[in-house]
Amino acid sequence: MGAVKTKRMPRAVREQQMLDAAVQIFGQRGYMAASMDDIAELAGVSKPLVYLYLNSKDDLFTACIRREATALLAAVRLGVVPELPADRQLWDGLLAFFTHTAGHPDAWRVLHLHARTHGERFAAEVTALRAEIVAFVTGLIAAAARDAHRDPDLPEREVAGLAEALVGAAESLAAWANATPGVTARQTTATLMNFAWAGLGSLMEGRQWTPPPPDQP
Amino acid sequence: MGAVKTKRMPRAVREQQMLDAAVQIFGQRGYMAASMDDIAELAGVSKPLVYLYLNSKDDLFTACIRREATALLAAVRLGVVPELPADRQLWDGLLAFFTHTAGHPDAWRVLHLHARTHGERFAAEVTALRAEIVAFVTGLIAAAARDAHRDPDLPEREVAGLAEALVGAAESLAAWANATPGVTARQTTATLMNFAWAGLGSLMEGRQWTPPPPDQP
Amino acid sequence: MGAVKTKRMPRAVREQQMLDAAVQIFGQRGYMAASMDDIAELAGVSKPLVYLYLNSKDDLFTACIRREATALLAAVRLGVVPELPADRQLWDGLLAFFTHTAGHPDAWRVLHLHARTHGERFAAEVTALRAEIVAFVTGLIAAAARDAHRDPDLPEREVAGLAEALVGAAESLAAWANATPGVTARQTTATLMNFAWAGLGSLMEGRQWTPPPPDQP
Amino acid sequence: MGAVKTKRMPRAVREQQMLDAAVQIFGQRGYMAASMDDIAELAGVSKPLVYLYLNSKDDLFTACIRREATALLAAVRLGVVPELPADRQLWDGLLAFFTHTAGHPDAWRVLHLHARTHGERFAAEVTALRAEIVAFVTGLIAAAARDAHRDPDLPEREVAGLAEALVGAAESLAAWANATPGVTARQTTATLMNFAWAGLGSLMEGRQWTPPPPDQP
DNA sequence: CATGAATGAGTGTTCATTCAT
DNA sequence: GATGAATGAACACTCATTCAT
Repeated sequence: MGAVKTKRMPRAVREQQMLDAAVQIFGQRGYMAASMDDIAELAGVSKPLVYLYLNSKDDLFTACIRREATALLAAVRLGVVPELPADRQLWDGLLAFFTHTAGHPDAWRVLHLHARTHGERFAAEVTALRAEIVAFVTGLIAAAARDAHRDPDLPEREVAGLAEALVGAAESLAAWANATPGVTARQTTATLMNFAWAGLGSLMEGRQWTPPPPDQP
Repeated sequence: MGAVKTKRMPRAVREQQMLDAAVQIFGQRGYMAASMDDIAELAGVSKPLVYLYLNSKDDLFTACIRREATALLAAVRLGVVPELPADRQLWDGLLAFFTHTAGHPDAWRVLHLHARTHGERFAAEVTALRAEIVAFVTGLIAAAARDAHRDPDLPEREVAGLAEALVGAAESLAAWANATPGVTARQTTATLMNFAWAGLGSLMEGRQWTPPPPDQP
Repeated sequence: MGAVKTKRMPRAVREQQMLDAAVQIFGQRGYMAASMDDIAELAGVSKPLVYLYLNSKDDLFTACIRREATALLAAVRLGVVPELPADRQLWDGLLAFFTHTAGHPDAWRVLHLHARTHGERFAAEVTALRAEIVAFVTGLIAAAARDAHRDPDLPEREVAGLAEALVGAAESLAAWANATPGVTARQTTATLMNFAWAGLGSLMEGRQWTPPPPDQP
Repeated sequence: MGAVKTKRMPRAVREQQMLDAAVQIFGQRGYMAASMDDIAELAGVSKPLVYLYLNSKDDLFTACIRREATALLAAVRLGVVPELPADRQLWDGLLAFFTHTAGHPDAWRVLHLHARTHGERFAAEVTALRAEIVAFVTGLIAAAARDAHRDPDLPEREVAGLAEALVGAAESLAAWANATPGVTARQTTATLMNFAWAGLGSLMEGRQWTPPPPDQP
């Protein structure tokens, strides 16, 4: 399945081939278990060339993360139309998200699983991506609250927690959907939308669940 | 900072020390990046002893997973009283879950992050744990639906998806809470309860979010 | 198949059990591949006891060699009656030899294969055994020559070479017979006796064979 | 004493250097006692290069056996002229054999001692070599019998036993000659030829030897 | 531009050997 | 007398990385 061995390609193209191979191997085996030999072979180039272009395993992994994070973010942004209502924006964003992760499972494994597992340097790259998505969702929740003329001072911390939970659920569902054959991105999106929106909506009509008091020893 | 070097301990005790060290190192570095040398050193024993008692890195990792999965499940079961109403059971279960993961962050990383990343053999161990939790949550959702005299035939597939989303959200929140200083287990539980319960509750009063039709090209 | 675990046996008996186990393991696996753990387990004792009685792997191996060399030599001596004619003595000696090696294949492997393969110290033990056997055979050949009133001054060096060849053939045949099912000691003895005594040349009417001159460059 | 450290040699050359070193170390120490570190050092290369070219200790040993078996067989074949009479062929073959084993004592130890001691996989390689030599000798014995117009139906089994004994004697003598200083290949050949062709019985006027009846208990 | 040749440093694993009880 | 507990030292093998060409 490796790239056809063609000679004399421009550097930019060769680099993309290497990144393609690297994402595939990293995604399937993880950072440590992936070997530069295998990546070079899959990319159809010699190992020294990989080092010439990408410097080190570390840098190669970073480049993978950056490329895939950028691509995922772009896909989500492209799917959303800011003029539409908040709920529609959320739907479109989630659909774009699940569609992209379903189309690039190795990339998603790199971002979701492996990048967070090997040192702060890599985790930080992903954290940035995640922060942007959480911010986007946070904005939508706040907007929705405003639209509903409800509780305009919903505490920030609470909103952050809700956004976090929503994004977390989305991430988990993406992995689950990739591992479960026969689940479409639309289905996954619908499940999460129902779960999230109905929940948030009822929140804004004032019904709320009251925790029991802590145990008194 | 490893265990104080005490000599001549009975096997059972030494084994627990080794597992403690292994969970810590595996949790922080991942399976591949963890070295048996480091684990042995942290446990305060020589490497051959680790092999004598735990056989191999593979078996050691499996033993970690099993011990921590069992402990987590026990903690959740201990926190729940089956006679109480479904919502209270869910609260108690989540609180026990977040309390345990907050108290054993490395163990949680092993189960949530690393065990799923290195071969089916390990993943299967965690899948069993997860399946039990999802089943528990699924039961609660169904029970709640019954209690509300609502929609007693809520489609199974839908319930499974919801449970999956809820558990996914919980897992993600556990990792997030561990990485975010100053968040208590109670707060995390409250956030997720609000998110989940209000959402599910409004579902059961029939309000539902309707997806837009697919794009027509 | 290990010895039954009986407690409190006199030292001499325990030692023999250990040597039995050691000969079996050494014979089947060779010196280096044999592990003290396996020997101790097969002997039904704890490892420290093996060290207490036999000191080291080296010494244990030496003890095996000595015991088996002594036993083999004793068997051959017991089979021979010095008053009988030389050819009958040779027959009886060979028969005793092949009978013993067939009955103790592991011991024979230790002596023939493994002892010569691991350092001069061990090889020397076997060389002593072999020297005794070669001397015995040399004596028989000389005696036979005398009995036949033939060539009484057959050069010593020549006799030594012949004895060496005969013993070498016997050693090889012992290994071959052990590895070939259905061959009895009597058959092996007969083959070698015919070969040695009659010779191939007798097939050709007793003509002696004369070597060609060396190549003249 | 190792090869002079020359850098950047073509692969084929390096491989031969490694095999040279491996034969030497394996021959002197045996398979298990030989360490890849020592072989690499003697070959004047780093250990990873040995693995890159020869894959594993197992494969390295196999490669040694194959190379040396092929070389020994080639030497014997080169020494024999099929048009000459059978006895002359045997002489030439034995001389070539002893000359080669004397010139490559480590190789002979690998083939004769170590290859037969470590697992069927290795033993099989040598068995093939041996089978070819035994077949060659068997053919010569049969041819000699035919030439002499004698006993043309000498039973096959008997011929096989004789050939086995002859080859066994040759193998043992090769080891003995290598361990005994001052013995030339010609002398060894002459001894064995006399032994085999004339036989000890010719000393005694061609009398055939008759085995005594088994003991009656 | 591209690569065959080469390695330092580390991995998991095993084994002969010894105490303390 | 006998053993469970423990280890120093080594081994086969791998990998990220770099020159010389």
